[in-house]
Amino acid sequence: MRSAPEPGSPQRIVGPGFHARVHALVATVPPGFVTTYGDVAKALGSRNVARHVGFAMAALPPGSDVPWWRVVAAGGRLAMASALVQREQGKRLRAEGLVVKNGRVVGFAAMRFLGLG
DNA sequence: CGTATGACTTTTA
DNA sequence: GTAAAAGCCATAC
Repeated sequence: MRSAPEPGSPQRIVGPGFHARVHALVATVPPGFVTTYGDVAKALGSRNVARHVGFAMAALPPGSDVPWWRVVAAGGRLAMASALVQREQGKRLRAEGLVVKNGRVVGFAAMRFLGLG
């Protein structure tokens, strides 16, 4: 549990940084579900910050509690990360019961996590 | 404080 | 179906 934010805060900001909010939102994605950078960015206020969502993911340390693999690009496609990361992500997604084919999540729309906004 | 960068999205051709 | 360009904004140096 995070400390209760002040009622005057516009949103539940867990940290002073932008990354903290991204990590918090990604951490709210339940297993078996995925979300997109744009959705997270939109939930943060603007869709244009989608790049920063990925930036925040890249800044995630190994062993982080943030399920970065549940975050995919628009259309359920894997992000432009290193091919190694893409493969790792697809592997992890499959472990969650999802189906990744040709760098895309099959039935992505049906398992896309709604609740960020 | 200014410059450079980047795991994106969307539109247009 | 693919290709290219513009938009946008936080973090790092």
